[in-house]
Parts: sequence; C-alpha cells; structure tokens
Amino acid sequence: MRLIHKTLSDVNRLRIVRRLAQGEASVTELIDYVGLSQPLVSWHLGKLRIAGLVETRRAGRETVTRLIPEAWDRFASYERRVLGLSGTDAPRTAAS
Amino acid sequence: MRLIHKTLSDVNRLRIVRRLAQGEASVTELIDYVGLSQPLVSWHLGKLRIAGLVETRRAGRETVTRLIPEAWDRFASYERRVLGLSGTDAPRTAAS
DNA sequence: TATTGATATAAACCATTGTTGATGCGTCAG
DNA sequence: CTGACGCATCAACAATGGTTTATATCAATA
Repeated sequence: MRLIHKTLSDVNRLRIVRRLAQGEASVTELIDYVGLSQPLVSWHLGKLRIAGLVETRRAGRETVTRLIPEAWDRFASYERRVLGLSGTDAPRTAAS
Repeated sequence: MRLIHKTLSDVNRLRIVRRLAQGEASVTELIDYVGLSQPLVSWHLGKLRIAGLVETRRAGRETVTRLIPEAWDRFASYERRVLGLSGTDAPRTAAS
C-alpha cells in the first residue's frame, strides 16, 4: 500500500489520475491536459502502472490508459481497515 | 491532499500511523515499537503533524501523540469524491 | 519498404527527502 | 540547584525521485 501512497504523492500524477477518473484517455490527450512533456507523462503512467492503479490497452497507434476500479477499491478498504479511516465509523482514539 | 499522500509515502511513517491507529503513544513508546532512533521518530512525527494528521499533548516529561480523526475523515471523503474511490459505488469507467 | 505519428526507454542532471550524530531545552527527582 | 530523562532541532550526508534530452520501438500509411 505504501507504493500506492508513494505513487499518489506527486502532483502531476494526481492530475493525471483526476483526468482518468472521468474516463480513459490516450497519452496524447493526457499530455494536452496536464501540459507536460511526452516522456514525462509516459514515465508517470509507468509509475501508475507499476503501482497497479491503471492499465493500458493498445488502440491502433495509440495507448489508452484507464483506472483499475478493483485496485482503488482494495486501496480504499485497506485504509478503512488498517488505518481506521472512517467512512462512517471511527474507533481509533482508544482508551489509554 | 497531496501533502497527506506524500506524508504517508514513507514506510516508517506508515508504521507509526498503524501503531497510533490503535491508541495514542509517547515518543519513547513509538521508538520501541518501530525501532528507529529518537531524532528520526521525532522528525517523522513532525511531518505527520505538519500534514495535520496527528496532534500532540504534553504529559509530564513526555509528549503523547494521537491521530486526528477529523483529518482522516476529510482525507477519506476527498478520495471518494475526487478520485472516485468507491466505498460502495463506482463510476469511473465512463463511456467514450 | 520508407515515412510519419504515437509512445516507450535510457542516460545525465538536479531537487527533495530520509538518515545520522551532536546539541539544546524543558521537566521532574534528589 | 544539579543531574537525569524525554524530546526537539540543526548541520552534514546519502539516497531517492522527478525532469529533460536524445534515441529506440511499433503501428499505420503512402
């Protein structure tokens, strides 16, 4: 899980994710959206891929990327479980 | 929010948080738990404090740290909202 | 097949950040 | 007041990670 936090700790990667959150996109589209160089976007996508947060599909000459719902779900429930992130309940502040 | 991810992107800090998730603790207790040097634990706690994830109370000679529930709640709902993290629902994979 | 468009990979560089060791400061016991 | 305990801060160093530039790959098209 630390890998996920680590991956999401970069501004540009977060912007890419926010874009992907509203639908899959090609690398070129992401470049236009975030205004970064092509190699840089490609590099960030690599990081997101390694973290298992996105997956890639080949469509003609372009590579389309999209978020992997299950991964985000697992991440969310991990945080609720281990870190005690609420959602609705909140144990945490234990007695001495 | 990126600051929070950034703060949680370190292994040792995550271990500290997991310990705090089951109840507040003094710096010494945390040192024993994570097995790091005193200055290092102190430094990591500083980071967590700056991120607004924990707060500190003085008890005699020692400093007791605990998680701030509200901060974690805000963090959780941000992720659900902006990143589309489920919890139950899952939009994301939008139509073209 | 040669060419162009779309993306990935590699090397070199620079900026951040984690780690350590030394030191300073507040608090309690003698 | 003095010494010991608990913790924070600072300077120096090491490691990690993001950025750029150049180059390679792969698919479509002429």
